Amino acid sequence: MLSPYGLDIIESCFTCKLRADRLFCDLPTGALQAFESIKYATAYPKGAVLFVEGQAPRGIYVLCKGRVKLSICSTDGKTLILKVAEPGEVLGLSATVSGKAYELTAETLDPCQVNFVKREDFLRFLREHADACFRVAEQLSDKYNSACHEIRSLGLSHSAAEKLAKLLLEWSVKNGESNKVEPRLKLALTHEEIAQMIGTSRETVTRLFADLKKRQIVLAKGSTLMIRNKAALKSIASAS
Amino acid sequence: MLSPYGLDIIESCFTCKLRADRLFCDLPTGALQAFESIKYATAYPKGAVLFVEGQAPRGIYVLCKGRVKLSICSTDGKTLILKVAEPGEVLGLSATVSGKAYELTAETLDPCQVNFVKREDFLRFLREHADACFRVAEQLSDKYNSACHEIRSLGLSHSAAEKLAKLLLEWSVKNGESNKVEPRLKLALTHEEIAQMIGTSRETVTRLFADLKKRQIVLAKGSTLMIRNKAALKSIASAS
DNA sequence: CTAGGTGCGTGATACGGATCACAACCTGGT
DNA sequence: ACCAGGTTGTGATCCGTATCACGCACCTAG
Repeated sequence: MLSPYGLDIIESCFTCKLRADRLFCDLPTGALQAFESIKYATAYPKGAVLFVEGQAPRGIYVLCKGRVKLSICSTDGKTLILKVAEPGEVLGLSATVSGKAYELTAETLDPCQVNFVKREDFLRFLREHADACFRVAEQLSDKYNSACHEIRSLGLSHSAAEKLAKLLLEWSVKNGESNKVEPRLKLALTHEEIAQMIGTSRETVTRLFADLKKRQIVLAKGSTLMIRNKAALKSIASAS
Repeated sequence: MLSPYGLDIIESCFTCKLRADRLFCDLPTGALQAFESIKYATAYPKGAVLFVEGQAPRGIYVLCKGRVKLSICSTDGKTLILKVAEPGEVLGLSATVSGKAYELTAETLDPCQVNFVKREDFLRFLREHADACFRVAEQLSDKYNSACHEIRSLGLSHSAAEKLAKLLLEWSVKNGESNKVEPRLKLALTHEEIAQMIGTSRETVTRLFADLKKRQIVLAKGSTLMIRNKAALKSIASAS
């Protein structure tokens, strides 16, 4: 089989092993069959741009493999990373449903496999498959939820330290290490990108990490970070 | 007819004159009939709290009359106002769909009429009425969209002045005065509340207004504000 | 007509973090 | 082995704005 960018393409959703844990993908057979017939399985290299904020919506991108960076950016080039999407997420969904422009920019961080569906096809699909439509509502609720989290973090934090601590704790949860005494996590992003996630400058992130290390709260080994004092980190995260 | 809090209750959605311009309310007859049978028409005084962030979702609140303040607040009491909902909006929708806690707090700013629907009833209704389900997806897309705007404003602005200018311009658009040379708008909120909308302090808002007045960019007459120099305001709003 | 509440105006001060400017890295390519 | 380009570490400086602390105008209730 052709395998561009070193990816094993998942040709059919029916044989996809990951389908069961994915909110949108786990559709009843009828709907899935219809979905199969309108989707285009595509692959992108690292650094590819799926869509840019402001563009008219072409359709949805269901992420099957790889990570995608979702960001918004201001006229003067400042960037804010909203989140890094994981497989199973549907990108460009709200724009496709509402018909308004994409509200953010999606850029691959790894080689990615993506199922693309054209807007008209997708809307028709939704009208014909009520169960899929409900899944879409669930997905959108999820997105709204995480947007609210982002707003809370951006708007209600007093310091950059607080936001960084929150981010590290979130990551440790996502890694399934949160219940361990000393959770570890891989730092897959640069300081610059972390800065863009919490809306601060690169230098500040570097300084904050230096401070956390000095205070023995975290410990870095290459690109893995060990949280040595979870309690202290939590107290920074919810500082008054 | 009983009319609590000085409201004229709209008893039936069928006779509601405003239905046509409302994204969610304008349902086909069948769905609307079903909706009528599960909704409770209720009224609230000014200052009432419909739901609080963190609560398990009881159901949705369709706002028929009055304004509702949507906010999130931190443990130490700091508040961020996300938006002021207008009639036609469905509140608590994403939490009700996803089953997660309400992500924000809804408090009436005026006496309000609200149609409440219990979660189980609403979910059943969605399953049985695909067209309504699609409307829900549209509503959620809208909410997501405005959340993204909020994130952009909070995360990518460099100064409080920029955020205030953006807010004033938005308000002038919503008032339908945006194309006039000197748009007017009613300041229905206190400086404190405006501060909470743009994530700054009350004093800063006061100072910013003073500055705008001194520079002849706006002019206040009681609680109405005239924008005398729209261009200048726009340049502040998109300052580098 | 007062008293107390609520929103507004304004000064002085302090601090966090942006920004600029380099130096010290590390990593992959030739 | 070496150089280039991206990443990280650190100091000095400066600006925006939070915060505290007032006084003042207005409104409503007693």
